[in-house]
Amino acid sequence: MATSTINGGFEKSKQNIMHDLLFDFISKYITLSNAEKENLISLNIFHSKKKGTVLLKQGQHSKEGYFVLKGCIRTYYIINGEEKTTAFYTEMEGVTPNIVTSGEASEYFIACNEDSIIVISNPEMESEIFDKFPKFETLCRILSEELLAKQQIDFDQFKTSTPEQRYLALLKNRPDLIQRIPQHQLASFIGVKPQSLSRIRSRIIDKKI
Amino acid sequence: MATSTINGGFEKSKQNIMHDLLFDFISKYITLSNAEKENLISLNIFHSKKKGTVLLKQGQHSKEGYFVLKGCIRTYYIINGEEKTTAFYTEMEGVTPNIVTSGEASEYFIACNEDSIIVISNPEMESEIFDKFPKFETLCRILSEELLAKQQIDFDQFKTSTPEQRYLALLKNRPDLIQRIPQHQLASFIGVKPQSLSRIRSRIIDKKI
DNA sequence: TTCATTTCTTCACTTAAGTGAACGTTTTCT
DNA sequence: AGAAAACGTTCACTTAAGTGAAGAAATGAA
Repeated sequence: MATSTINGGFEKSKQNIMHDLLFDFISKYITLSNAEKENLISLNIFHSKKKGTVLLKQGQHSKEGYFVLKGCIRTYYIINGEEKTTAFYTEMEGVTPNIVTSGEASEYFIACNEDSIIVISNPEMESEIFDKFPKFETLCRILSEELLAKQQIDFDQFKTSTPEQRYLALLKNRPDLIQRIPQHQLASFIGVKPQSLSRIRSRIIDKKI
Repeated sequence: MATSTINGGFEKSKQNIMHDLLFDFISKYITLSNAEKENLISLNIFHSKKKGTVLLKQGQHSKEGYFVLKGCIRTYYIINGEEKTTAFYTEMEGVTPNIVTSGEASEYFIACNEDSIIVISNPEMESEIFDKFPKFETLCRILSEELLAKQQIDFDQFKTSTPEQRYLALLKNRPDLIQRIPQHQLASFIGVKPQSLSRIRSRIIDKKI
């Protein structure tokens, strides 16, 4: 595979699929000309990463933003040697760590939970794009407003519910996560130990029968 | 008090103090000319509200934003007849409910926890100001970025700590809240019943001795 | 394929939070 | 000032989560 080393490890046809995925997503917010699309592609922002790859380490200052085209990434803290998972990002979701605005070192890790294809951006690219195509700034503003609203709702929902309710909500709203995420990570995400999630699951099954 | 009925219930001298509070706050981000200040004041955005006043009700569609100059407001849900407090906003903090962007009815209540002086804005005012003084849009963008970052950190901290740790963190980071907020609201805020907060407090005292 | 590691579940026991009630204190309202 | 409501703490009891350990199942690497 000659091209595999050139662009993060995936071939031309797969790249095209990824381009379309990204452009379909963007088209929900703004309209791009072919020239603009070409320009985006020319920035080489598409990266293929193996499961387990750590994108950002605690204490690191990297100012990258991550947007998942395919696969799943996860943010987690390590507190007293224990992993605490705080978020999962799957297809068409992304994170821009606070570091970018605050300049502080990252408090958490970001790693690939599956083999993933990710758009990785950095502030230089962004200002380059913003200069050439101001409509990208609009896109970013809208996305960040959406994110803030979603974040608010998630936080309130977390605060106002029990671990069992959180698991049931996940089952209802994000059944894909139940399938693709290891139980112990889901447990941490819901705010309990793996043993407790096991009990929650068996409680739920008991109630259903 | 002749003026008290004209502008939400406080007199000229107090108004001036409030204006200065707001302008001092804004000056941390952008510089305002006297003309701009006059223009802001002329919008009559300063409101004095009594403790207990409900600013936003669950199910309501009001698109107002609230910024606290003095006092304290609080957001809460009522779930199964029970209040669940999710946030407090004190001096120089504010909320813009999601409704503004989403158009959905509010899921929660906002009420004054103390006699408060609040800047209440609405989208019409904002676009008026944005048109006249574009730098206000910069102010809003910066504030919303700051808010998003703060929100993220708060959420992660909540998820990765126990009720007792949350109370200790509050004691360290927001001792003012411990003093001015009723225990049962603090309990709800850290995710436990009032009885449990009572126990947490006595546990902490026991450890200190 | 086989061996090792990780993951998930179960169990017994401990610790902390939920529940319902009682009681004294503070706040609020008239 | 006095009555009523709201508040904070304590108690006994219940329920759920944490802990440490053990074992089965699934996963991954050599």
